[in-house]
Amino acid sequence: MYRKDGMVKLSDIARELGLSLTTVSRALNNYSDVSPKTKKLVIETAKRLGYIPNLSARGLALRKNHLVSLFYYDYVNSGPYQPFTFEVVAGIRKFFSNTKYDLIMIPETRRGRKSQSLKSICYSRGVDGLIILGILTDDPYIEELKADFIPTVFLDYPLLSKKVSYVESDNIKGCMLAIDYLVSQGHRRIAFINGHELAAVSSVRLKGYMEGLKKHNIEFDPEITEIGDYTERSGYFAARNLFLKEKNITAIFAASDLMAIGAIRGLNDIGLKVPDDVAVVGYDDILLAEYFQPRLTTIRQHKFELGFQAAAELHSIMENPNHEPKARTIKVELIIRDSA
Amino acid sequence: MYRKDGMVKLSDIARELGLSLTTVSRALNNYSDVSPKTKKLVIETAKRLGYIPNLSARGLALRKNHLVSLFYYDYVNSGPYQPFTFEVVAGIRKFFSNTKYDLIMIPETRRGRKSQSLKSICYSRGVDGLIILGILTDDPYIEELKADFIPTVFLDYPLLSKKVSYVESDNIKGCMLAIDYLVSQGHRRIAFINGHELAAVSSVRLKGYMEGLKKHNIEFDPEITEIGDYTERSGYFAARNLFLKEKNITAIFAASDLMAIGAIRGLNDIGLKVPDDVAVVGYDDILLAEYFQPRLTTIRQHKFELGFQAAAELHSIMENPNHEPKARTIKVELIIRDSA
DNA sequence: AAATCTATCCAAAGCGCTTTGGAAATTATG
DNA sequence: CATAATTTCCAAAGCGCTTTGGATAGATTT
Repeated sequence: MYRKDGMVKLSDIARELGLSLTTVSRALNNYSDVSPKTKKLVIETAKRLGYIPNLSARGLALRKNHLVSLFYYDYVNSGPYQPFTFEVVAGIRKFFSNTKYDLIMIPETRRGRKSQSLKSICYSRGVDGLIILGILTDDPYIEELKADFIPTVFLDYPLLSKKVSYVESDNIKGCMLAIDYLVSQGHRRIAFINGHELAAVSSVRLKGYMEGLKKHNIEFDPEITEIGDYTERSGYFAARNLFLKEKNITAIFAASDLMAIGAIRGLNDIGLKVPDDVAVVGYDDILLAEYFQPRLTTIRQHKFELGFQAAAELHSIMENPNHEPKARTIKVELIIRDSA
Repeated sequence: MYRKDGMVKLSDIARELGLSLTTVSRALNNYSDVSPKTKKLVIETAKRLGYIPNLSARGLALRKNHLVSLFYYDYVNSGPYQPFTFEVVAGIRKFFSNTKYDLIMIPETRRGRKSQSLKSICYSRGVDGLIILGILTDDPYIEELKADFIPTVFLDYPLLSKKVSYVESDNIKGCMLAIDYLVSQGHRRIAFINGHELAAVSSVRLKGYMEGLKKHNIEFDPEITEIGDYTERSGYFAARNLFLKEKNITAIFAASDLMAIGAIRGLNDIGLKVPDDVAVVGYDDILLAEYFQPRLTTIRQHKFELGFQAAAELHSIMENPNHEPKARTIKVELIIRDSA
C-alpha cells in the first residue's frame, strides 16, 4: 500500500465531529440506529475530508473481501488463447462492474506449477468466489473444488454441488444445428473432427454430433471421427487423415474454428476445394471466422454472454446463502457463410 | 478445529509450540533473532497444521498488499479489443507469476463512469502499482497520475516522472521499416491511414511515416493521409476517400491491421486488387494478419514482451525506492506476406 | 567473580474497521 | 406523574498480523 500516511480514517471523522468511532462507522454503513441528521453530517464530513475506506481492514473485520478470483489459461497448446477467453472475461468484467466485487488474478505459478493448493491461494487473499475458464479434465484443482469449499462457477465444465455451478453453451444444440444444416445441403457422409478428452466439451459435442446424425437416420461411423486438440495444426492433419481412409466424405464438422481452418488448409493441400469439393463447418465463431477465406460457416458461441452469466451465477451463490446452484445454458447460433 | 471456520492462525501455532505469537511470526518471516532450531520447528508445524497466512491482515499491518491493478478497455470503438490486449496481459501475468504480486482488475464503472477517482480506487484496495493499457489522451485519469501518487507504468502513453514510466513499441522504427520496404518495392506515392489523436501512438506513427518518407527524399503530402479510428470500418472508408482524391497512389500504409484489412476491402469494392493494383502494409501483426486473404504484410509488435517489460518496469519502481523510471522500447519487426 | 555481550524470546501496541452489549436521552404510555 | 418503550449513541473487544522495546539466560570478557 503506497503512502498510506495522511490517509483520513474513521477516527479522524469521529474526532472532527465529536462523535464516536462506532457511530461514524454505522452512519456510513447506513445503520438504522443513527439519526438521519447525524448520518448526513458524517457523510458530508467524510466527503469533505476525502475519506477512503480501507478494504483490507474491512475485509479483516468482516471476513469477506468482495473479491472474485479469475482462472484461465493464457495459452492452449500452440498459441495464445485469445479468441475465446478475452470476450468471456469482458462479460465477467461487465457484470461485476455493477457490484462491489473486484476481480483478482492470481498467477497459478506463483511458486511453481500448482505447488499451492487452490484453497491456500483463495484463503490467503480472502477470495469470496471463483470463476474458472477452460479447465482440463485432468486438472488437480477439480478434486479440490469438489470438496465444495468455495463458491465457484466453471465455464464448460459440468460440476454442480452446494456451492459450485457452471455455465456452458448449448453444445448439443450447436452440433445438431451444424448437422441439420449440412444435411439440408444434401450431405450424408459427414465427418467429425473433435477435440481431445481433456476438454469437457469434447464428449458433449460428440454426443451432439451423434444425435444430429441420428435425427436424420444417418448411422454413426467412428471411422470418420478424428481427434484433434483444438488447434489449427491438428485440424490440418485430421482432415488429411480422414481422406486417407475414406474418399466419400462430402462434409466435415470441426469442433473449433481453428481446427476447421486447419482442415480447410489440409484439404487444399491434397487438392480439395472448400466448399466445392467438401463442405466444412466450424465451431465458436471466433473473429477469424469471418475473415478467413472462405469465410467460415460455423456455430457461434456467445462468449460475452457466457462470461456475463457465469458472473451472475457466481454472484447469486455468494450473496444468497440459500441459492440453489443451477447450470446455465447459453444459446448458440448457426452462422452461415461460405465454407459450407 | 482451531477456529469456527477451521483456519489456522499464527496464535494457534504459538499455542501448539508454547511459543509467543511474536516468535512464530518472526520465524516464518525468517528474522535473525529466532534460532534455527525454532525456525525449523515453526515452519514444520505451520505446514503440519495447514497454516495459510491472511494477506488482508498482513496488508493492514504492513500497509502493503502486493497488489497491482490492471486497467484496460474491453472495447475499442466497434468491437472487443482482443487482438492486442490479450497477449499484453499474458505477458504481464507471466512476469508477476514469479513475484509475490497478484493482479487486480477494478471495474472502472463500479459506480458509474469514472465517478471514483483513481486514487480512491487504488487506496481502498491498497494497490501498490498500476499498469495502464491503451489509455486515451483525453482520459481524466492522466491528470491524476501526473501527480505521481502511485507507481505506474503505461503502455503506449509517454509519461515519465518520479514514479511513472512507460513501455512502447519502437513506433518510429516500425513505420520506417514499412516505408523502407514499400520503397524497395518501387513505391513512391505512399498514402497513410493513421489513427485518431486520442491514441498517443498516432502522432508517433505519423512522425515515423514522415521520417520514412524523408529518408527516401519523398515529400510528405498531407492530402494522402487519412485519419481512422483503428477499426476495420474506418480503414474501409479511408481507403476509398484516398482514391477519390488521388489516383496515383500505389501503396497504403495503415497504422493498424484492422484498418489495413478495411482498406483492402474498400479497395476491392472500387475495383482495385491488393497487392496487384495497390500494396498495403498494416501494423500490429494480430492473429488475423496471417489468415486474411491476402495475407497481410505488416509490422509486428511483440505484445507479450510489451506486457512483460511493463510489468518488469513497474516491479522495479515498486521494489526499489531509488529506481529511476525509464521508458522501455520494444523492438518491432517487418513481416513480409502477400499484401505488399 | 563481576561486568559485558549476544542470542533468543516475548508482551503489548497498533494497522483501520465492524460489532456487541449496553447506557443515556427522549418519547410514549398508563 | 412514574414507568416503559424507543431512539441515538458509544466503550471495548476483536479480526490476524507485524513491530517495538525490552527481558532473560547463556556466553564472553575483564
